[in-house]
Amino acid sequence: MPAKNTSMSATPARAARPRLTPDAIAASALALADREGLEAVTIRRLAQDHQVTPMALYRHFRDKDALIDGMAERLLASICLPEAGSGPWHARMHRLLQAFVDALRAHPSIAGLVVTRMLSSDPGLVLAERVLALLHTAGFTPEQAAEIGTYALCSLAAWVATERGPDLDPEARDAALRLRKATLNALSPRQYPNIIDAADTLAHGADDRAFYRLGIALVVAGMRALQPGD
Amino acid sequence: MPAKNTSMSATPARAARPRLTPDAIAASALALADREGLEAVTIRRLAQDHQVTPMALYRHFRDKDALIDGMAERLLASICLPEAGSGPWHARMHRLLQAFVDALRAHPSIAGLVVTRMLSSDPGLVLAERVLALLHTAGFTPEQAAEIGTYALCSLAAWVATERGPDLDPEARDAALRLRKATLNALSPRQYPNIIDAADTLAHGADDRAFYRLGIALVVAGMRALQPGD
DNA sequence: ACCTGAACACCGTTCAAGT
DNA sequence: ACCTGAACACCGTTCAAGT
Repeated sequence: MPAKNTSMSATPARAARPRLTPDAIAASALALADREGLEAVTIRRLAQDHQVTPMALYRHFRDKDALIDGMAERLLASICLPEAGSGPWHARMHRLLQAFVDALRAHPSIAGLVVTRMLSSDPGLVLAERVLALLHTAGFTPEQAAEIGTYALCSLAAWVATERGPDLDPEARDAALRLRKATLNALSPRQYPNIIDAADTLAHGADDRAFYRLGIALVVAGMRALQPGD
Repeated sequence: MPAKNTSMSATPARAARPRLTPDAIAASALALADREGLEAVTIRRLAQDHQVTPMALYRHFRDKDALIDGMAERLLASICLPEAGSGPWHARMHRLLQAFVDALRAHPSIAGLVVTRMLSSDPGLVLAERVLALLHTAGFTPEQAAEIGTYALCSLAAWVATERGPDLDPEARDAALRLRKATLNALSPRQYPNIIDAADTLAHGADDRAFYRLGIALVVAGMRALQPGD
């Protein structure tokens, strides 16, 4: 039996099973969540995508929780941290938070994962350290910086998680958006005048980055307002 | 066969199966989540608690998602909204957000549910309307009010969700807290000086309400800072 | 109207082997 | 070291009945 491999050359099958590594698994899990939502991320499904038995994944992750942690870590690692730069602390803070939000927005269906995992991975710690350092130079105590900094990061992550997930085709996306608008507009104008006035915005149609400017601006403005007198 | 009921009187069994209603199911689901965490909330488990077959619950909820929505709605309904009251808008906003946080803090393991469900139930809409109304009197446009208001609510909910869930006995709770502190303190002081300085606060030991004052204060201060010149 | 019972197609995970 | 195969104890949900 001379042919011991179905691939054309003697090199081990490449495209078919390009290595099984924690990073590759987490990456495909992330891509799967982007395509079909977090609930589609399944040990068995992932194994199938890698043409491997479900149990094979357990060599690389203790359990599914560890896999989820890995996804969050990968997401945090994708943040393109800006150079320290110059300028006032709040300008640097704004750029830092902007980078954070930009990275999360690329994967809205798993953005919520980082809310409770900010301090349990290296890239998360690096980001938190930078935020705390800026708050330190602003004059906050370590305790204040800890609360304000983690609040800022958690809140922005939650804000991004608010975005609609995959929804496959853009047609269904539009339909859902219209439905949400119509539902809000159908409310009693007597009881909910302000909601109706803002229905279009509340329905979350715009997902351009201008939309997120206000969230970041709010947080940074709050920090400046609470800044101890220097 | 004269005895057609195992209960003593002719009245239908009371304590044994005190009626099966959507509200009762959602309430027990919420209690279960408080005791054992959200992942313990299961159609089958809930049915068992109500001494009923799993399928019986489907008469009252279309599917599990609807049940989860019901839990979120119940949580929002438990908010004890303050009287409109007097004083500047930001003071009233502070009281409103405080009431919101107080209600969520009673059920930290499901607080995260409201992040994406703020506008899909009546009590959520009532709260949002009040927030928008205050922002309207502050001079914000409906669009600004919508973004700022939903951001404030989502971010505070996410912040509460950061708290540890059930953990059963307080001993395990303490152990987990100590472990988190130790882990942070074991980081490189060269790389993470600010994290180490704030390790105790970051580990989330205090869950008194003073802890949440800062989050609310930050949001309200941010709103005031962004308030259009009046 | 409200609940049951059996069944289906999935889960995460264990254990004992294989190479 | 890395993967397989069969099995276990769970899931949510369907369908067809029961009363």
